[in-house]
Amino acid sequence: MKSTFLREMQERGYLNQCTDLEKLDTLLLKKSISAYIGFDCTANSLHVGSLLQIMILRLLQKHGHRPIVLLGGGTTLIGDPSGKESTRKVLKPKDIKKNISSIKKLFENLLDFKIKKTKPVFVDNYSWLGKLNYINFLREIGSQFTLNKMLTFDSVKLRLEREQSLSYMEFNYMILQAFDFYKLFEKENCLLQLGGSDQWGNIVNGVDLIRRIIKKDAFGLTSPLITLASGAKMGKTEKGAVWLNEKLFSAYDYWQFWRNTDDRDVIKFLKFFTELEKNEIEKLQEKNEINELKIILANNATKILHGKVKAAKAEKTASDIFKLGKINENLPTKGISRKDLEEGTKLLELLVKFNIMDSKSEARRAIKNNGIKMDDILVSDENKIVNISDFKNGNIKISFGKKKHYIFKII
RNA sequence: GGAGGGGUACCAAAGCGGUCAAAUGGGGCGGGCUGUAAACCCGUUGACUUCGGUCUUCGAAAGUUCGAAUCUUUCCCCCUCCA
Repeated sequence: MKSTFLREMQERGYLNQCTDLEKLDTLLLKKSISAYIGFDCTANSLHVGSLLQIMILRLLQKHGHRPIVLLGGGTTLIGDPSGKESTRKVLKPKDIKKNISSIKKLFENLLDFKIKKTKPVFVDNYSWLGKLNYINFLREIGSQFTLNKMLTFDSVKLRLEREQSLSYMEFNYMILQAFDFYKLFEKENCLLQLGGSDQWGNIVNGVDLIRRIIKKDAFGLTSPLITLASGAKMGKTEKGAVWLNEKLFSAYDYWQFWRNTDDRDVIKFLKFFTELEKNEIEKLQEKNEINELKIILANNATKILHGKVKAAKAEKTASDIFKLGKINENLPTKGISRKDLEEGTKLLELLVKFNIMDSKSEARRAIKNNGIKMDDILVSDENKIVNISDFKNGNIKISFGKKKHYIFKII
């Protein structure tokens, strides 16, 4: 492979399947292109599951190409059936709008807006899908698709085989995505669509559509599905989904997420989720200090999303807690009123009130299983009452397990 | 359209009148070991509780019974085979 972009894609393991690798390679060697990735707007933030796609967009910029971020305001109204066992809930247009603007904000720190040539473009496919005329669309676009072929796509086939209902609405999803590519090809001269391997079918449809109607070459490229050594799905932690939005998932938790990577996944993740060069990673690998590697991974990954300052702060917080056992103000802080403390409040109630536990029973169980500590002292009395005398210097650290720590402050 | 099988907790799956808040496995959570890893071991896994219990839960509703996840009726949904 001659083009720097594809070469690095390969080195990092981002490459899964391409509609025509050789031709694309030649093209990329000759000129700078625009490429797009579509993001679903079902939530108000993306999560680590989309991170690989974002890394690819960054890589695209690095090698002088222009990323187009498609926020699927139109397609999210329909719902992609790929990889879904059942119909997902349909969102209200108003919510999708909100999601789009909040996801857009995420990208502001993730992509480079300074260089004119590679300045990212944001598009919302609602702007064209929302205006479609049904009859015209069927005649121009619908005529290009045969049912015979559509029925062979995995996303459709699986649902039919399992006799799980697939609505006509969802069935149209792939046509809409193909149409998106066609539109972007026309409007933005977008020659390449990127995506996860589950998007292969949808992407190929777009490439075909462009060839049929415009008689020109467009390309599709997918990245592999990320598999964890443990076999679990990536992105689940004790705190739930790993969101990229800091309000939903703090920089410290994000850092911890990477720090807790399975040994067997560390090298892969360094390639996937940091921008360290290949030889740097190899050098690090030789040193064979797995825990150091995890810290490097955490620092670099956090830096990309939350910036240098927050990454360093997260590292410091972690080392304070785990190495020194010290309180650090970067831990989640809960404010408790002086009045409540003067009266004395049950620990059980505090744990539930501040969302550390879901129910009192769960909190009771945690205490019974030696899971709750106050300032590192094990709580053994499940009816413990917390009052002012427990607070030293106006605060107290309450820990659940070894990794979840909260600072309670008197307010 | 015909015949049969089934819906049980986060998932899979047992239970088929009381001893069932429901076996077992997976997952989750906590503890131990360790390296904030993996593996392994232990505990725990509906809610509330003054720790005596109380309340809600086995597809939905109605019923039989002192007593129902278990029996009856109706309804809804899924699966397999035949046409």
